[in-house]
Amino acid sequence: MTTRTTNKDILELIFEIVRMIPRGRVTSYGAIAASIGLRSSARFVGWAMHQASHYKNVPAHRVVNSQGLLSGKHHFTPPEAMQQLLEAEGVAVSNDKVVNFKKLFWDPQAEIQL
DNA sequence: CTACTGACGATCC
DNA sequence: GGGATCGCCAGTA
Repeated sequence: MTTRTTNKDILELIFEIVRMIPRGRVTSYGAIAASIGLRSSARFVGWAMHQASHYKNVPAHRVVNSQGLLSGKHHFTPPEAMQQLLEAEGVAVSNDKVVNFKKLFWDPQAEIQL
């Protein structure tokens, strides 16, 4: 491993944050990345979410991109599951996009403050 | 070690 | 507003 295994800590931290997302709320990859100090490495969060599928109790469906688009829905099974889950929590989704995403946006930095 | 890819983001045009 | 490019970090070939 050329990684020195710091990634695992960050990965768990990301999962912890995702689990903290309240029902009926959503957040973005970049917001999570920023909250863990990576700031501009939203891709890393996307990669982490991919690993999240391998984990349990990680509501990745509450994580969308900065546009509020369900960018990861294609990775769900079935892809429509993401929208179904969001709507079931009270998050309106239209055209694969979160309605009022700006209002429903949950900022990890403001809520965590460990 | 280099190159490409990926659930992204911001910037440039 | 939309397409294209770079940057970001880690993983895989």
